[in-house]
Formats: sequence, C-alpha cells, structure tokens
Amino acid sequence: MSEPTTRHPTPAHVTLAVVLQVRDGVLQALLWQRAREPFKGRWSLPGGYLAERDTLEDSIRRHLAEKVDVRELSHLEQLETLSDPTRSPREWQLATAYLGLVPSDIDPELPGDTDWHRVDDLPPLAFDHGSIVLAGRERLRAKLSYTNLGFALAPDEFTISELRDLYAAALGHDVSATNLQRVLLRREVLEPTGRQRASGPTGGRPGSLFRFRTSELEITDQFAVLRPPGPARLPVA
Amino acid sequence: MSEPTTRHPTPAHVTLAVVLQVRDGVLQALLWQRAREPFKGRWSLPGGYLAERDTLEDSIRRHLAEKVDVRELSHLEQLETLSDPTRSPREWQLATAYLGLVPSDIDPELPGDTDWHRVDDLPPLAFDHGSIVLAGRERLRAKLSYTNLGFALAPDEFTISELRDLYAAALGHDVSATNLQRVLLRREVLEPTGRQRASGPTGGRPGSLFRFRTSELEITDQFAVLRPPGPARLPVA
DNA sequence: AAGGTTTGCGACTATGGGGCGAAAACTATG
DNA sequence: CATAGTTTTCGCCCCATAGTCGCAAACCTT
Repeated sequence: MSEPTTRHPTPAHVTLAVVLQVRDGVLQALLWQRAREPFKGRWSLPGGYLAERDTLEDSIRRHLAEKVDVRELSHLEQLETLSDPTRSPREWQLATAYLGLVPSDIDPELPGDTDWHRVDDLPPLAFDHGSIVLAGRERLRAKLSYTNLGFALAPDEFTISELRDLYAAALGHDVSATNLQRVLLRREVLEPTGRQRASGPTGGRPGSLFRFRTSELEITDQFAVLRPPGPARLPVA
Repeated sequence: MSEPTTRHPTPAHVTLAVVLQVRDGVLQALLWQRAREPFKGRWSLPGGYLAERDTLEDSIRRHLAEKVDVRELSHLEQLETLSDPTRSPREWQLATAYLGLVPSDIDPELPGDTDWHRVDDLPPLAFDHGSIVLAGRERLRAKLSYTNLGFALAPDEFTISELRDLYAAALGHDVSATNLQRVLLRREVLEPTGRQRASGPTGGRPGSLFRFRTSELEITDQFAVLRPPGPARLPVA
C-alpha cells in the first residue's frame, strides 16, 4: 500500500454537487447544460475534475464557485462515491457527489448555461446524474426528520407557516404547522425572536418570527431507539 | 468534463474496510499489521489499490478476500471517501472506506498478520484509519436503531437474550431484552422460528429461537417524524 | 420435592407526535 | 365603529411507541 502512484493505474476523479433550494414553493436543483460531448446539450450536475492539493470538498466548492456564489451555500456534505467503470463513456472516472443547500431567500446570479429545475420534473440528465439528484433528495428528506437541517433551507427569520411550506416542498407532502412548531420547539431546534412579521396582503393575524438556534448540523438523539437506561433527555423543566 | 484522463493529474485510489464483529461479547474490528513503510508494524485497515474495471465495491471485496472468506460478510456498505492531501505521507491518495459486518457465530480463518481488536481499545492505527473505525462504529450504531441491520451481526437463529448481548456490545450500553423483543417484533423485523434452544449449562428456562425476516437492509419508516397525513403504519391488525 | 436460574410476558408509565377546533390578531369594507 | 374574512396560535385529547418492573413459567441440579 506504500508504492508510488505510478505502479497503479489511476482513474480520473470528478466532484459533483446536487445543489437544492426551495424556489417558488418547490424543491429545485441547480443544473448546467453541457457544451461538449459526451452528452452535449444535456443537463448535468455542476462539478469537475479534482485538482492536486485539493480535498474533495475544496474541489466541489471551487467548481461550484463558477456557477454560484459559494458563500450562499448553507450546507455541504458528501453523499457517495460512484465507481461503475461504464458510468462515463470516454474514460475511467470516479465521481464523488455532494449535497449542497441554499436558503430560500437567496436568488443567486447564474451564468447563461445554468438554471434551476424542479426535482419532480427533471429533464433527462447526463451520465448517472439523475440518480444522484434523487439520492440527494432522499438524504435531505431523511435528515429533515431527525436533524436540524431545516436551517439550511430557511432564511434567518421566518414564521412557522413559511417554514411549513419549506418542509412541505422538501418532503413532498403536507406538513402541519402545529406539529412542526411543537416538534421543533421541543427539540430546542427553533427559538422565537420575539418579533413579528407584518401581516400579509390578505390580512390575517401576523405570525411570530423564529430562527434556528444553530446553523451547525445536530442530530436529535431521541432517535436512538434502544436507548441507554436512564431518564429521558429533556426533563419537564 | 469530457477530456481524457491524461489532461488531469489523478490521485491513487485505495479502498479500505472496517470489518466489525461481536466476538466474546465485545465489538471488534479486523486489523492487519503493516509489513512495510510507511507505518511499518502498525495496525491498519485491510484494503488496497483500486484496479481497472473494478467498482469500489469489487475492489474492497477482492482485497478483503485475501484476509477472510468474503462470503462470510453479511453486509457491506460504503462509508465515505477521504481526500486530505496529507493523509498519506508518500503520495496523493484518496481512500473510500466501507463498513463490513460478520455474524457472531462465524470464526474466519485469518492469515498470521491479521487479527481482531476490540474497538474500545484500539492500538494506534496507520494513516487516518483510527477515525475511520470510529465512523464505522457510529454508522453501525445508528443503523441498528432505525433499520433491521441486526441481521448482519446475528446468526441465523438466536434467542432474545443472545440478540440482546449482540446489541449491547455494538451499542455500548445495556439493552433490555423485553424492549428489544417488543420493538423488533412490532416492526416485523424478527419472527419466531417455533423452535427452542436447549437450556444452558446453568439450567434455566430454554429460550425460543427467532430469526430476522430478511437479510436485506430495510429502514423503519416510523422514523419519518413529520409524517405525511394519514393513519399510522401498522394498524392493530 | 425444593431451590436456583433464565426466559416470557403482562401491566403500568412516560414521552413524543398527530388532529382538531376555538380563540386571538390582524385587514378590509361598509 | 362594527362586521366579515383571513391567518396564526394554542390548548386539549388521543394514540402509538417504548421503557420499567415484577411475577409466572420452564428448565436444571441436588
């Protein structure tokens, strides 16, 4: 395992990102239209070749920077590494896929070959990118349930109704605002800001504003089902 | 993204596996003692370079076959790909780590340089292998809670007490046999075989034997916390 | 038959989540 | 200024899941 690289054939390595955002109340992915063969003209995930001295995360950040302002990414995590030898028709190429998230209040400037597409209604994608997008969506859905990952989809401040719409778009089904508030408050994921949103155009009671306590990913430990013996997590306080 | 490999420098790529088994009531990992520099003499994870036309999973299976009978692996899944440019002192090397599991009733033949080590009491490991082992253990612990992954730690048939000991060893804390049985039966993960184990050397009531319904990984959907509207999963029947 | 040991299981409790409807807080309109 | 319409908030009740406890059952040995 200590031999120099030259003794072993090495595959090309690219990084790809599934960048998701709730736009117009719908979960959308950032795609880019290929200018060259193979798959010329097809939509595909942003990314590119790994450069020397870059970690995979450096690499995907660098490539994404050509499409969007990377500082607007609220979350980035590795999804999986794909290695089917036939996944690229031209070369032996591995791909490490990342999941990136953008808060819903951001509208990044995009180059002409890049645009958002509804995840529920994707065009045919290049390579195996279609399945990668779905893997990213599944990861998002799962983590919304048992982590505080919602922070990565939401603006700094929001009402419960607004947050409900974000969750509903990402999860793909209706979400009860009552439940959402109770669950996230009990888990101490959300906290009230004390302020209120001015009421909307159709009137109605103005909603209180909340924020996520932290923008670091935290796992709700309640999900360790076969718990260690002892008292529960959050005493009645 | 369509250029031939030669236009881009490519890193060496190795696959590694954290192979875990409950042995002597304790979670242990399969390690191998390096014969050469770097890290000569240190314990490290089994694995090796990726060969052409191999997927990553092919690769790790092939390398593991040199250490154990791969047919005895009850589960194998990708963990993560490590890319710190300094993770290997000699070359630019990426590593894709896998988690492998072996049922507790198996005692594979091992080559002389290979042995089991308690995960709670590991020697210093080569490269970043120490953190990889811990990542593997964390993945196992999480999935034991919300999937049927226990099948990969257990023999074909077992009593609840035996299964409890396996869970306790993997989870690192006591587990209630009553709870374990109720939870896994309700989830329809376990089923009774109808048979019984002869009672042990110290006497006592003989335990009924159970088996896992399937050896395919299944996720308990109960863990989608913000559920879609509608009735619960398993009606009283 | 008696005592020791382990498993099986029912009863009770605690906790977290879902559903529903009434009350509250606003706007717009007359 | 009252009334109607809209949206948010919140309390209440129910249910599903799981953690705890203790006794009964089933087996052994002596």
